[in-house]
Amino acid sequence: MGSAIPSITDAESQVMTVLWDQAPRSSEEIVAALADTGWHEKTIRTLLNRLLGKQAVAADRDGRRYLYRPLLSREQWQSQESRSLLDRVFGGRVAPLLAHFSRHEKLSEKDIAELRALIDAIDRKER
Amino acid sequence: MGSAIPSITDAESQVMTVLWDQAPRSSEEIVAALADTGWHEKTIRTLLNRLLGKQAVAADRDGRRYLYRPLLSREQWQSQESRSLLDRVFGGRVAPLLAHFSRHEKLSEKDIAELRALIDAIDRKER
DNA sequence: ATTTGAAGATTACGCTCGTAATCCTTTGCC
DNA sequence: GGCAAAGGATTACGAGCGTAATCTTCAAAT
Repeated sequence: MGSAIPSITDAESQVMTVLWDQAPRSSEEIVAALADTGWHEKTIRTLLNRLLGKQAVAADRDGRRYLYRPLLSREQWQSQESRSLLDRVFGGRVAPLLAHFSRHEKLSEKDIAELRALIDAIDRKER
Repeated sequence: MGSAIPSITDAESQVMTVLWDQAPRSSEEIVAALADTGWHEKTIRTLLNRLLGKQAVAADRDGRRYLYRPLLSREQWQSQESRSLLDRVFGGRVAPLLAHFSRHEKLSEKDIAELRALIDAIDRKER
């Protein structure tokens, strides 16, 4: 039985983002990096502990403190969240999702060019 | 002050789906349509009441019972959820989302053709 | 008129989440 | 060697959620 992919909450994901940007980091550094959230230091420590419990991060002792690093990767997390949206909201199919964006999101020309390039790349890769 | 867009939970969205497929419907019909969930009838009634409280559905009296119909549209809900994913997980940009799918989801040729058609359509509309 | 039964309304209950406060421990300082 | 401070661990607490059970009401049947 391996480790199931931990599902993390919104607040937790903001802590993960700090570690995805750079790791390992001490809690003090993490707190500093999250100054703009207005969260209390205690709050952030709680979130770190919950992430430890979920095995989304690991803590390595460094003298009297810990250095934290992510176990769950940003890619894994993006996958989970994307798949969840796809399944819950769009019946598991990608095209309706993009169709939705095409109707309701403003896509820049750059976006469109990027999408087209992506599709070409996918197409080439697939065959 | 208009009505803010109600945010509904996962379980609630399954009830909404029944009404999006067809409305208006009595609670009895809704319960029947959700038989595959294994939910107790009481559970479904609770969800209906919560949706009423959130003004995501309306109930019109019909004799001794109510007929329910959606106030929140499926499109509105899909918009909310998509935007939420985009902002929370992909920094608000569409291309990284599709890039993600290109790497991690298996897209069929049909998918790809569909996407290409969509992009062409978007492109034509945009300019 | 009394009972019963269906539909809806109210209340419940344990869990997770956001948001901390409090408690404990280890270590440097005087 | 005793004490304060930093860091971590434990506990808290209300709101929302999944999941119902209980209570109320009104109409239909007897």
